[in-house]
Amino acid sequence: MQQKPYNAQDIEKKWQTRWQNEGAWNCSVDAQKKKYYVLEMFPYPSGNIHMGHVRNYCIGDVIARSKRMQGFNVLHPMGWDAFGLPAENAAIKHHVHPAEWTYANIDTMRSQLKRLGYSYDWRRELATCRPEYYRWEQEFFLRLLDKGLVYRKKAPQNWCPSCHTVLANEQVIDGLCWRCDSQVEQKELTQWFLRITAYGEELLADLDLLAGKWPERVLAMQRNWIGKSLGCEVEFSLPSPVDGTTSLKVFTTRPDTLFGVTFLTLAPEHPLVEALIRGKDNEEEIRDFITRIRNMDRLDRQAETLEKEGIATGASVLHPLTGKAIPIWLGNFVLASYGTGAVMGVPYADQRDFDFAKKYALPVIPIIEPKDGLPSEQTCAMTGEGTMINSGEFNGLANEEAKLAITKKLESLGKGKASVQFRLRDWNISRQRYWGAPIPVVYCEHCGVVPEKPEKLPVLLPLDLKVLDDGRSPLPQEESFTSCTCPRCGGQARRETDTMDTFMESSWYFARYTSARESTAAFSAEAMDYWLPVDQYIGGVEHAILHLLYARFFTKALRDLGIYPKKLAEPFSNLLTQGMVLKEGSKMSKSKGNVVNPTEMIDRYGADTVRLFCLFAAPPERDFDWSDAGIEGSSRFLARVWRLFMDSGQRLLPVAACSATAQDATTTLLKDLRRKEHETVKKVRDDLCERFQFNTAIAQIMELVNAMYLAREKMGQEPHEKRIFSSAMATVLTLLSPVTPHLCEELWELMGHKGRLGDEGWPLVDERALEKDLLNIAVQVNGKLRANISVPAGLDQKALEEAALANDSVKRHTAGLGVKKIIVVPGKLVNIVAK
RNA sequence: GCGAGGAUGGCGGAACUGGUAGACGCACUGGAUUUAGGAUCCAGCGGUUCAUCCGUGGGGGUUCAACUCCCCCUCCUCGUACCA
Repeated sequence: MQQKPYNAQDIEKKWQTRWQNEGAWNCSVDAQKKKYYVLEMFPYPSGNIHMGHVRNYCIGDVIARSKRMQGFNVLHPMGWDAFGLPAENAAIKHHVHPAEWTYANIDTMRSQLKRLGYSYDWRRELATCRPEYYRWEQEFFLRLLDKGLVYRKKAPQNWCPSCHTVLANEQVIDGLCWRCDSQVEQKELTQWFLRITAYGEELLADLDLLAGKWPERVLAMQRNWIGKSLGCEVEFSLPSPVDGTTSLKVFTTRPDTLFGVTFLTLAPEHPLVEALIRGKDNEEEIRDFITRIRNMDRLDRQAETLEKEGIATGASVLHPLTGKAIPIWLGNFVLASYGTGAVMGVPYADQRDFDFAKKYALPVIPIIEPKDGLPSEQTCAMTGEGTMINSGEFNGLANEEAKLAITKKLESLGKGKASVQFRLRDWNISRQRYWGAPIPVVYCEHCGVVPEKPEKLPVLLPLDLKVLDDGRSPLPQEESFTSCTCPRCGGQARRETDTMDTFMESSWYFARYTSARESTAAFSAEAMDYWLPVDQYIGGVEHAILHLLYARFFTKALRDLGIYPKKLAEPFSNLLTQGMVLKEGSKMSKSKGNVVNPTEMIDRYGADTVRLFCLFAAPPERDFDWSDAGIEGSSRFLARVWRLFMDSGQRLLPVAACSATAQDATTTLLKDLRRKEHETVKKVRDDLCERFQFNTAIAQIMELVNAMYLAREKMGQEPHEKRIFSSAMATVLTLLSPVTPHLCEELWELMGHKGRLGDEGWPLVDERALEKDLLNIAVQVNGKLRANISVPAGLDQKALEEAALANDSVKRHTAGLGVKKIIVVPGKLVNIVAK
C-alpha cells in the first residue's frame, strides 16, 4: 500500500458527500427495532455557529452513532429556533427583513454544521418561523383556549423598555431583561396567559420520575422555581365589616406559631388597605408611606439590604382562637403577589417579624420552648423545634404536631384551612413584537374576543412589513393585517397584533421532528407513538428553568388535550447539561476578542480533530478551556493513527474488529495485544454508550494505539500475526468511528472493506480474551504497598499468601513482627497485617 | 440564608461497587533519527533525606485498607431569596 499523508479536508468532503447521497442517516419508524431518540437543543440562527454549538452537537453525534452501532433505530434531527428578537434588531441595523436575515443565517449555519459531519436526518429539518410549523402552534393555542388553559388578564406586567415588549417572570433575571439586561419596568396591560400553574403540582411531582436521569441541580432549580409551600390559610375576622369584607386571610407555613401572633402585616398594595385607613387620624401619613413604597424601584424594593419599614393602620382584627385584638400594620417587605398579600407577625419565631417588632416596640409572645429552655433574653427569632407553651389547649404538644392540631382546630371553627402555595406564576405569552407567531384571535365590536376558526389557520405573519426604526412592531399599524372579519358574526373586527413568546415554539419542536413533513396534522400519531419521548436531550444548563419547564408543561397540556400519547409524562427522559467552552478561563465573547471560530479550526485541522478535541478535553458536563496546544495534541493523535495504518502496509487484512481468534494468539505478545483489544472494546462501550464519558473512552483507544506501536516492532508477518494486528486495527477504527467518522471510514475502505464502517455492529468482547496467565498482585504490609509480585493465574489463596510472604521486601517489613491476618483480594492484592 | 455541584501533579483530567493514587493528553527533560530545525519514534516526569518517609482543600473518625464511607470546618462555582 502506498504511503499517503493524512489530508483531512479531502477525506471529509468525500465522506460527507457520500453520506448525503446515500441518505446514510435517514431513519423511519420500524417496529421491529428498538428506537433511540437523541436530541441536541436546536440553535437560534444568529449568524455563525460557535464552539458551544460544536461541543453540544459533537456530544449528540457520538451518542447517535454509538447507539446506531449498538443496533438501535436512531432519530437524530436538527432544526432552527428561528423566531426572535435578534432578527428584528438586525433588521434595523442592516436594513434587511428579519425573514431574509434569518433564512440567510440558517443557510450559513447549516453548511457550517454539515462540515462537521454530524449524522442528522436532514429531511426532518424545521424552522419555527415557517407557517407550516407555527400554524400548529396556533392550533394548540386555540385548543388550550377552549380548555381554559389560555386566558386573558389585565395585570401589572414585566415590561422591557428596550425590547418594547412584556416578559414572562422566568425571563426577568435580577430585575433585568434576560436578553438585553435593561431594567424591567411594571406596566399594566391586558395579556394572554398560559395556565402553567394548573400543572404546578404535576410539574413538581414528576421531577421525581427524572431523579438520576436529569442533573440534580436542574431538578433543584425547577423545584425551587415551582416553590411549593405547605401551610395553612388563617382567617382573622374584622371587628366590623369594612367595605363589605368581614375578614383578612393570611397564609402561613407555621400554624403552630398562631398563639405568638402580635400583629398582622399587609402589603401596601393589598386591596383592603384603602378602606382600612379611610378616616383614620393619620390617614395622610399612611398614604404618604404607601405612595413612597409603591413608587420605589422594584429592584431596590426587593434588595436584601432594604430596611424593614412599616406603619400602623390603626385598624385591627380578632385572633381566631384567642379573640384578642391584633393591630394591622403595613410593611414594605410584604409581597402582594405571594400568598394572600398579608402575613401574620410572629416575632418570637420569625426573624423578619422579630426585627420588625423590635423596631416598632411590638410585643413578643414565646410560644415554643426549646429543649434547653427559654433564653433569659431573646436576641433573635427562635426557629427551632420545641414544646408548645402559651398556646391554650395545645400546650405541651411538640410544635410539629401542633401544626396539624391547630390547622384542624381552625377548620372545625371555619376560621382556616390547610393550604398550598406556589411560587410559580402563569406564563404570559403575549409579545409586542413582529418576528413571532401571530396569536390567532380577533377583537369584534359585537362579540368581543373571538378565536380564529381552525380551518382559517395559519394566521400568516405578513412578510412585506418593515420593523419600525425604534424597534416597535409594525403589525398594529398595518391595516391589511389588523382588519378582518369576525369568525362568529362576520362583522368588522380587529386582529390581535401581539405575537407569541418564542419559548412556545421550542416547547414542542422535539415532537414535530418525528413527522416534520406531515402537512395534514401537527404529528403523525404512529411516528409520535414510536419515537417519543426523547431518550437523551443535550444542551446548556442556562435552559434549566425557562425552556425545560415550559416544554414539560406543554407536554402535559398537549397530552391532556389528546394530542400527545396518553402515556407521555415527560418529554425528555434523560438530560445532559454540557459545560461551556471557555478561552483563558472566561466565556468567549466578541468584546473580549477571545472567540475561537470553529470554521477556522476545521480549515486548519479538519472536522475530525475538532470533534476529537471537543470530546477529549474534559467530561461533557464540565466547562473546559479551549487550548491551542490541546487541539494540536488531538491532531497529532489522528496523524498517529493514520501513520500506524499506513506504515503497516502488508500486515493489514480486511478483517472485522475482534475477529482474531484465541488460536491466532500463539505468543505472550500476541495474547497481550489481543487482550488489550478486548479490554478496550469493553471499556469504550461503557464510556461511550452508558456513562457518556467520552474523554476516558478516547484515552482507552489511545492506549490501544500505543500498544499496537510497541507490539508491531516485535511482530513478524505470519498469517496469524497479521490477523491479530489487523483485528486490533479494525477495532481502533470501529471504536473511534463515532468520534472521528471521516478518518475511520477512509481507513476502513483502504483496509479493503466494501461496506460502510458506520453499518458495522459493535464488536463483541470475548471474555476469555481478558484472562491473564500471569497476574500482577500488589502486596501490602499493614495497608502500605511493599511489593508487586507476578504470579500464575488460578493460584489458590494459600499459595498466593506464601508467594507474598516470600517476597524480600515483604520479609523486611514483617521482620520481627507476628503475622496477625492476611487479606486477599482475588486477582488484585494481598494485605498482610503484622504486629 | 437556603439549594446544588466542586477542590487530586506545572496544566486538563483518570481511579465506576473502599483494594497498587496520578490512566490518557498537554507542558517539560533526555535519547534515537536529522547538516540543522521541525516532524517522528523511544524513555523519564507528585514531593523527598530515594530499599525511606510524605502526599487527593483542612481536622477528626470507621476499616486490614479511604480520593472513595461518617462527623466537623475552609474555600470556589452555579442557582435562588424579605416566599410568610
